[in-house]
Amino acid sequence: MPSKPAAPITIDAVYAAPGYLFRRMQQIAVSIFMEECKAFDLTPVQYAALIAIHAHPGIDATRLSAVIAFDRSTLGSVIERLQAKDYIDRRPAPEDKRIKLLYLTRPGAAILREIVPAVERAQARMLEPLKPADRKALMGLLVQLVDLNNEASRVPLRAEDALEHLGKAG
Amino acid sequence: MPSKPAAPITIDAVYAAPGYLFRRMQQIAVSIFMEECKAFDLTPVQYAALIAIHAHPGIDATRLSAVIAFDRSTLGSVIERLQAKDYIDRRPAPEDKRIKLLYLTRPGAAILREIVPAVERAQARMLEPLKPADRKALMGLLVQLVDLNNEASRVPLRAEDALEHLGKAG
DNA sequence: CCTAGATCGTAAGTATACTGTCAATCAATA
DNA sequence: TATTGATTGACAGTATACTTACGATCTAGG
Repeated sequence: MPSKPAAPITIDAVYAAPGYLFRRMQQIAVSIFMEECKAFDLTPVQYAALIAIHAHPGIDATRLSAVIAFDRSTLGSVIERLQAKDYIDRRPAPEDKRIKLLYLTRPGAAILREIVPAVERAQARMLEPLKPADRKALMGLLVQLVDLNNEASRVPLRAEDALEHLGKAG
Repeated sequence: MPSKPAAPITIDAVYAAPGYLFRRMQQIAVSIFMEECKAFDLTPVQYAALIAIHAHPGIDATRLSAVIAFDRSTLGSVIERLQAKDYIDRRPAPEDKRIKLLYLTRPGAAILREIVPAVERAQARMLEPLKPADRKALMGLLVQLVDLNNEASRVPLRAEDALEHLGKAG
């Protein structure tokens, strides 16, 4: 079998490349999120962090990064900003002086309740151009692919591992 | 019809959200790209910029940003880095003193030829966990979605508009 | 009990992504 | 032609994403 000919160096090859499409789609998703949620002064990352803290009060930053698959270093500044906005509270853990436990404040819980409908609108808008059946198909394939590629990312999702020690589910 | 009940605030809802999946997939894609291309000291963005300059020698930064749908402000520093590595050349346009025209240098053209196989491996790896038919389906849906959502992004792709004045095709 | 290795938070450094703003320049028009 | 308006590239500021490193702390082994 003859070796495959070298791919031509064209922009169209870039446009059709998975990596390019994922990047583009992410840009679009963030843009739509920010548009729908501009009244709330919360970024997608900050939103996910709030959700996770809401679901797991008293989680620490390292475990939080595993639960939402965010880079640990980045998360430090995300937490700082959420704290500056008074949406979360950071308390030292009595049994481990290294750890700081994260909790939603009352305003944090409130903004979360308020922003949810806007986030839902944003999520819907991202897929809106597709036919309903195609939306389902795309999401199904993406869930599969992200899961199967989990270990390939620098910050794999480790929800279960991270939560083992918290002694609570989902 | 009763109004839809408020969505529960759970992490699983985040995991299934399009925005989260797009973000995750992008992280994975960049990670795989960097791994396959680590010998070349080129990021995905820098690679795309080189390809575009290769395809359109003498393009300026603003048009380049439209051709690859990158933010123009960001592109400034990308260009600086490519220039620092001696992969591109920036020359003032004689007929317009505001514009600086971009060209690949000889080393830039060389690295481009060399990196292409690694990039192809990276692109293939991103989809590898899926069955071939599913890869096709996913790419087809993504191409559609990115195209239909083009205007939703802050930096829409404007390949044709941008190239009109260059007097050459893609 | 005390050291070796792991873990937690933090910080510095690089790269992308976007928001503004600004001066220089060009183009179109009054 | 002289002013207006648009465009180009540059810069400042914020936010994410990742790397490496480092001190403080905890835990396990000897």
